[in-house]
Amino acid sequence: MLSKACQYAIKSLIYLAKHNDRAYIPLSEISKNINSPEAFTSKILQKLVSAKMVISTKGSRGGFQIINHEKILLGDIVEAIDGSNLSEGCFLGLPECSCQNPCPVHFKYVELKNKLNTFLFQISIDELVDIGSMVI
Amino acid sequence: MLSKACQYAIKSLIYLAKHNDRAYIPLSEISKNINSPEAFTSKILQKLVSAKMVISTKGSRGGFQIINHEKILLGDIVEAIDGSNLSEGCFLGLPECSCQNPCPVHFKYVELKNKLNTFLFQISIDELVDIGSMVI
DNA sequence: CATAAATTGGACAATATTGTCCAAATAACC
DNA sequence: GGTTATTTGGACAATATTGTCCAATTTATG
Ligand code: FES
Ligand code: FES
Repeated sequence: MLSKACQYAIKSLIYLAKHNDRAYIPLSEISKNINSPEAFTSKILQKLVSAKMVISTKGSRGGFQIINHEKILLGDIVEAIDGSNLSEGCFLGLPECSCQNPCPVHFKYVELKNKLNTFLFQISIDELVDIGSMVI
Repeated sequence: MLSKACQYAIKSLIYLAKHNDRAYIPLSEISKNINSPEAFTSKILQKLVSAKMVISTKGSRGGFQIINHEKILLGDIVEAIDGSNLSEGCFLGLPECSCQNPCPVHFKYVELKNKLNTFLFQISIDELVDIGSMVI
């Protein structure tokens, strides 16, 4: 359902939120703890930096730090990484998804879309820090 | 959300169901009407044949014919084409999705999964033949 | 100032998905 | 029986996603 890149992004952000008391956290620690390929995770963190969800500093004692935990929603992360929204567009791939020119599944799909949107855009990272584990 | 392959598969089946009165329908007609690449659609129809959702005959006047419209559910098609279920597995990619070892989004995600499953496994192809259009 | 620890960015590699081409087999029809 | 219309299956090509490697840059610290 989600791309790997998004999965790593969300896991990274949850990890950063969990450890937000300690200053900058290096990539090596993040990827070790969320069990992700380090170099690939690096690229993803760069995107999160340009999306202003994370700040970074180079050099010794450098690393990443999450900013505005409360405001980062799952859907924002997906958009920042994949460039699209997951609930966007027609289920069957028509160029437009609208009630004026619906595809055969349209009216059933819009209901599901609503649920998906509340899932994506009502859950913030800071709600997730105290629940569950992220490693194998 | 859905792979292109699945989208073409569903569109093909809807088209076949719409024209089930006329005997075999050739690939060329299907892909013209659902606006899909012909050779790629051919591979997809082969999978639908081996999944026994469609029968085919070669040669002049040959083509494809849908069987058991009523029984073909969207989720069955996705499984036949992609080999997996779209609602399967952990949202964050953990190897198991379970309430015993939940990831941070698990309990919110299972609710969405239920909605997705009813969407996928309560809609059959023959419910869709009279609704909407499938072309650009 | 030298060294160590870190991000950044570019180039590359591997894999998966999407898509094309073509020869072979088959069936209908004249 | 030859021709035409079709599926089938294999090999291939293009693109997207995932992943790796490495040099350059930056910062802290002794
Ligand atoms: S038009 Fe296809 S889902 Fe809305
Ligand atoms: S364990 Fe992650 S969604 Fe269930």
